[in-house]
Amino acid sequence: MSDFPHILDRMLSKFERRAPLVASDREALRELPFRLRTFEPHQYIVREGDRLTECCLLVDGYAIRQKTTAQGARQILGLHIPGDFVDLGASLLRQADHNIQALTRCEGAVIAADAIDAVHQAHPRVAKAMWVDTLIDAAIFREWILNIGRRPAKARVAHVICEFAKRLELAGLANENGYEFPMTQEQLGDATGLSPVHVNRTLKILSAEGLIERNRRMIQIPDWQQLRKIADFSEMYLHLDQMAA
Amino acid sequence: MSDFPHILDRMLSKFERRAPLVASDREALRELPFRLRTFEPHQYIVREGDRLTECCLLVDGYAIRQKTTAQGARQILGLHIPGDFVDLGASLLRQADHNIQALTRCEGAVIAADAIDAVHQAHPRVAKAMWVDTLIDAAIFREWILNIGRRPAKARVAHVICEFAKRLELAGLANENGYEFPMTQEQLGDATGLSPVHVNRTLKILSAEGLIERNRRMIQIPDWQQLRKIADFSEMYLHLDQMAA
DNA sequence: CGGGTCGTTGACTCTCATCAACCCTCGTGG
DNA sequence: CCACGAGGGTTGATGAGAGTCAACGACCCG
Repeated sequence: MSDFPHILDRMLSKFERRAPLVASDREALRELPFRLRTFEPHQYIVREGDRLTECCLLVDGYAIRQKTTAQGARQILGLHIPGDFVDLGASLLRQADHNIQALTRCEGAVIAADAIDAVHQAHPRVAKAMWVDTLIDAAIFREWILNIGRRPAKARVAHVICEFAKRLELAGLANENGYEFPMTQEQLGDATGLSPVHVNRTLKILSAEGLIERNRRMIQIPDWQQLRKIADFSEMYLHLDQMAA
Repeated sequence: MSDFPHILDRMLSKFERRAPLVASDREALRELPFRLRTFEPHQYIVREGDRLTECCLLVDGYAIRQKTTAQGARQILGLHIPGDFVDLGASLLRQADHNIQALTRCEGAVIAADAIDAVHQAHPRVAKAMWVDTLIDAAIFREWILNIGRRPAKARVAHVICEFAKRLELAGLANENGYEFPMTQEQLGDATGLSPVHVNRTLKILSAEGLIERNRRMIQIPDWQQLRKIADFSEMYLHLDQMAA
């Protein structure tokens, strides 16, 4: 029943957008036992092959999912922002099939998988909201496959900028001056399947065409409609208005 | 309690591999009301933007998930074989964010989303098995991102051949003479992010090196270990031994 | 002041796309 | 029984987009 802002509130408000919850659901989520843990940039939150018994909820900072080929080429599979559960399915899969890594210094609330399981049992609406959450994650993966497989470099880069902007905005983390884009060009390359130098050239083109404005790690989007068009970005895959029937 | 082979049995045996079920769970799944529907090659099973009220379980034949850019380039996002639920999350997402299309002529059992929802309520173990199923789907999407983003053409093509072989074998659909590979070279290109002619040349190389043997739409793998190595294929992401705790 | 990380730029290379032609196979219909 | 057309596979020639290599510059932090 506590009214003061709670460290898990961002997660709560995200789930509220996924499925209708009632007071007792909210309460159960707020009462989940957790311990806070800080991760330094590049630190692994989960490593491929790990046995998973805990989930990590990103409270602050940014993280990526990542996987490498035997030859050592790295591919970033997705981005996570505060409020995201970074391995919700953890409890159900025997071992992690990819790495999760801190992008910036970040703060995570570590929750025992069993505790989450218990909430599932007692609160079917919460289970549904989490289920929807992972369905949306999967939809994002699909869009990334399309992005990397079939779009030219300019659109690819623009697309991840658009997605990131939209998700931040939705989470209330973007301001009108643009937003912090925490990736290096090398990482952006790993996210788009491009080389770092080609990312550099592509960003320059986007800047030159007035589609983005860069200033260190800040990024601004002067003309959203235009960028969106170049990126072939349609937010439908984010299922923003999602609310289970 | 029926003992005769049931049309939904393939799905059942797949779920058994996902989470432990008890007799009443199995019964509930077998008693799901469905109607059979035949889809011709290229026919859409689900179209991007569709409102979803039913799920389709593939009983026979092959299907793909697919999405296109505004410029019309197509990307195949995943393959489905008999026993796969093709849109299990349907009931929970407002609208489809991609297309599902019959690859060969195929037979689907169409089940009302509400009926599945009801089974969820009454059979938490089934809900868990389905949840695991979609988590594994997501793991496959992630591997595809890596495949398309970071592997050279030869490995890319080899990788989808490996995945397909492994999944067919697991479902008991491959025989020692190899298996039916139902995609045209153009479709294989759409699955790997390559052009059809480059797929053709790549397949020729794989053949020349003795890694695969082709004969019309049949394919054989004389040396699995070797192909697996070229493909950088590690079946971990398929979570074959998966069995929820 | 020095070292490290990241960004920038140019020169060169290579993988893969594109375009175009031709082939084969199979099903259809006259 | 043959003509035809369509879909798919094969091949060569050419070119574009992106990768690689290498050097240098900018900035941050200790």
